[in-house]
Amino acid sequence: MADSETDVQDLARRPQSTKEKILRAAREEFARSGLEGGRVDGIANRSGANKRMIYHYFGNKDDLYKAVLENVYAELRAHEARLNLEQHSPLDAINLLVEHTFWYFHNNVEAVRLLNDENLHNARHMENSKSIARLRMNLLDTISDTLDRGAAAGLFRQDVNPAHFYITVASVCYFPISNRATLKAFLGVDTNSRKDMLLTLDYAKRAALGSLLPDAI
Amino acid sequence: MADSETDVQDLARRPQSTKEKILRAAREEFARSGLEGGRVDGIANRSGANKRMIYHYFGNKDDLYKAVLENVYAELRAHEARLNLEQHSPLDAINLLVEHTFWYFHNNVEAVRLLNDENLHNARHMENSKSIARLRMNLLDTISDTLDRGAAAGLFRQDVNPAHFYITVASVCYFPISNRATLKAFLGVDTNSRKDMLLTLDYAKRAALGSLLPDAI
Amino acid sequence: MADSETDVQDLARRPQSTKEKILRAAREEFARSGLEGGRVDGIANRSGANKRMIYHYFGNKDDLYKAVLENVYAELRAHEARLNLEQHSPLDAINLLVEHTFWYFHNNVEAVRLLNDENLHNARHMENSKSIARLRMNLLDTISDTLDRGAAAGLFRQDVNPAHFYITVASVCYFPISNRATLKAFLGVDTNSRKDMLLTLDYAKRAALGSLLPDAI
Amino acid sequence: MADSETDVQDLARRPQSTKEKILRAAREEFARSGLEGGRVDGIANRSGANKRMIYHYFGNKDDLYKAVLENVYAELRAHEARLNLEQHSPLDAINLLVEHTFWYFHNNVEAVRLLNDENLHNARHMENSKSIARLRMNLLDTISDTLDRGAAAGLFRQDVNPAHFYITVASVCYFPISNRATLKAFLGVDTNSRKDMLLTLDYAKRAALGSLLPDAI
DNA sequence: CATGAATGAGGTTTCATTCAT
DNA sequence: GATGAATGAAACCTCATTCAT
Repeated sequence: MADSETDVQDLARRPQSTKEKILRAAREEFARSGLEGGRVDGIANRSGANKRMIYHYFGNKDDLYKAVLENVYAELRAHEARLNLEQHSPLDAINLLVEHTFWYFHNNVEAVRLLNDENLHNARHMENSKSIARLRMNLLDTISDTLDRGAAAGLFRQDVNPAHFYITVASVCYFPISNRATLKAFLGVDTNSRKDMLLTLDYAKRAALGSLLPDAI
Repeated sequence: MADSETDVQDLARRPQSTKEKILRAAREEFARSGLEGGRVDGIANRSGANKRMIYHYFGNKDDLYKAVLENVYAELRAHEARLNLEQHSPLDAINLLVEHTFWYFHNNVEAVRLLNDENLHNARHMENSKSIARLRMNLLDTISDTLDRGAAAGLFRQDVNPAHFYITVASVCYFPISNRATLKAFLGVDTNSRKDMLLTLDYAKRAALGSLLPDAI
Repeated sequence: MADSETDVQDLARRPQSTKEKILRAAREEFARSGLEGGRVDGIANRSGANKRMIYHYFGNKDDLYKAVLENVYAELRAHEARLNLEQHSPLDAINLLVEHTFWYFHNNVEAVRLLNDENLHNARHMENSKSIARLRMNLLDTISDTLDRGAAAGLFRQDVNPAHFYITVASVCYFPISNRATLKAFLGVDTNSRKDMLLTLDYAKRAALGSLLPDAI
Repeated sequence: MADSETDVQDLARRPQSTKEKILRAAREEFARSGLEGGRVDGIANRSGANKRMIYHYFGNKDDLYKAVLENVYAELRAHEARLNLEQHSPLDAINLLVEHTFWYFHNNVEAVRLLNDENLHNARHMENSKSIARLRMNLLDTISDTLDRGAAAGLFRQDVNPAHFYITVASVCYFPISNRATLKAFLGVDTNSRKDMLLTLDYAKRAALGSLLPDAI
């Protein structure tokens, strides 16, 4: 409570720089409408900045979009860095990873929509991004370590590929959020409702853990 | 029923009717570039039809997009109708379901991209679609039956929710395709390569099956 | 008189195509204000065409400018093709060439201004112009022939370079027109007045012929 | 007179005053891109000065352009003042005049480009320039004297108009430089190459002298 | 004397859509 | 059923210029 209040005062005292305000507004706009659907005018309005400033700071629409994506990835990594999987038992660590990933996407639908849109563009804005390349996360190392510990304890099967396991985790956490709208229209499941949300998380955990189990003999 | 069959035959007989050509071209264009990114001119060029014809047959861009989506769902349903899970043992049926789903998305990237784009638009083109409403698939019944048989045999846990299980299956089959570009850029995993593709399918099967296992006591 | 009337009726009956009207308007606009100074809006207004049509027919401003230049060169060549220097004595031919060139520039100040502007742009619009490359005129052959005849008759010196001689002719005909404004401001000579104009032509002829005289012994 | 001398010394003493740097940068920028094509930002970058300083010293873009032109004319005049035609024989004086003019333009392509651009603007920046008005050169007197001496000696024809003769000289020296780009693209003659340059000068001399010869009887 | 941030007007270009035949 | 020309609204982007310090 005290913290959040401090934040607010901070915001008042050190108002976001124009550049930051533009970036935040762009993130909202692009998340809502995609790259082509998003309007530079809309970003100007949201941010309260002059349209000219957008070009001053970011060059053009495409580069602004790229900056937004880099921002998303940086944030994702910052979040993941806070997980300390090493300090938990293998089973707890896996559960923690799934929960973390699930809630991250759940709380950052903007990020999910931006990633979806970027896939529509064949990730062309990420390709040459040095900023994103630098992230190439050490999360994989952490996961690898956890998997090794689980295998040593006889809980998980041997030789689980950490990248593919991470894809499995991401799949079951990301898809229910990213495809929320069509799932609701098509199946009647609303992953926005608390009930369906928790159920989805339950299935996600089971699936992730299930993919690690030793082959039955 | 008779109607749809006639349609299919019509397609076979006059596969190059202008309307058909436009619809196919629109599907390609929208899959490549999304709703906003897709160009009516592009569709005209791809289809070889006059731009005026597009408006003649489909009214406007948005309605054309809707027609494309309906086409996608009809196709999806036609595919799923061909699965006969009842004729297989519970374990085989689940494996079959995953494989089928996986290869369907793999072979129909266009459909995946269109679904993604539609989610960006909050499924607003599906909401009022009578054509799609009619689909509301009976697949869930089939899945439900399979799960019941598995539970009776002691293979699966009780009370698995068929919709949520289907979401799990879809997640692990759809996400690696839909996010192929960012996964490659970010993790270096290329789900287009045969090796990574097969590995992905393997993890998908394990995860789906794993989500059905009875809770350890 | 009859001719011009016919032309007018022709114009009424077969009105200039929109493309032609745009090209003519662009020529005026660019001649008046240069490439950067010229406005696409201005061209639309002058031509009476919709701005969209300009892009439909010519792609963009730069390519329109290029089309204007090609038009200018085509016209210049068409004019020069009408000269039949071979049918005149060497002296007459040279005089004819100078007069022709002089009056052409005098009557086509637009062309002069466009060429000046293109030089400011380092002729970058001409570089890859196939249309202009094709012109690479046979006038040089004609001039060469005339010079040879004059040399054979002992009137001109041997081995006059036809390109450099043409440059000399162009210099004395073009510069007084192209630099009319600064000459008037600086020297008080107005090459637009009939008196100064005729005097200028007189000096141009003397200079051109003078450059051909045999070296005194 | 005292003033201008002080200015020159000032330039020598503080050659890098901000105002000087801006003027020089503006000259480069406008010579390269013309009035409309030249960018205030570009001038700021070239000069290393703050954009605000440009407005502080020169008011606005147009006035800065005018200042550049005045600078060019002042330089031109300073150069011509160094010619002492009276001290040479008529023939030598004419040759000297042509050579001087030719090399001046050759070595000051910037000036040539600026003059061309100013002609595109109908010399409107020179019209009200008091600085340029003051120049109204006495060169004409010098030329007139040389022509008289030549006529008295029977070398030149009577009553040559010094202004028109000067235009002739300027034509054959200026045009090959100002239209270098189109001449190269069109005729393949490159007045930047040493060979073509010297040949051009040769033709220029012949033309200038030739325009002075007495009419044959 | 000097500066970096900001701005509004206006430029080029694009696009879905309609008109006339 | 089919077409090519035309259009207006609105998008992205640029630029000379000023503000606040």
